[in-house]
Amino acid sequence: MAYWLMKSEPDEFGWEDLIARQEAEWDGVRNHQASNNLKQMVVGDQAFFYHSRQGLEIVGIMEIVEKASPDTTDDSGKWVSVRVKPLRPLDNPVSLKKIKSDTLLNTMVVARHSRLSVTPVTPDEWKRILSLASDQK
DNA sequence: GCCAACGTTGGC
DNA sequence: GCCAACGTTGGC
Repeated sequence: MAYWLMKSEPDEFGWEDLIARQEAEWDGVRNHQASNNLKQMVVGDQAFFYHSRQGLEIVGIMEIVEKASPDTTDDSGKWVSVRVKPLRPLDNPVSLKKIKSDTLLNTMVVARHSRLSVTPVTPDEWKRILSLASDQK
């Protein structure tokens, strides 16, 4: 099973919107690198939901429930989307600031390529973030 | 709101 | 097929 991180602006589509809908098409990805990551996803993969622009933090965990297929919002037929469902929120959101200041996490793709909206996460990074998310402060 | 870092477009 | 100009993303 692979891990991912997917960005969305909460103004457009936030964690609360996913909770309300329970399942959603992750559409609108118009970047080849991000699209290639979507194509590599398989059902059962898990992904962090990250709030970009406003929030700048990982707020929840999703599961991929349907692999990549043509994006319904794309007329050109070039781009794909996957379907996701929420699993659970993080007890404590993990901010980009925290990621960048953590020696285990500051090499994460999301920290190095800020404009990539779908990025892979290694198992070690995944575990570390879950650990930070459950720390009681 | 600004702008750096990208990605894309189009003239040549 | 190069690259200047332009548009977009997203952290700050």
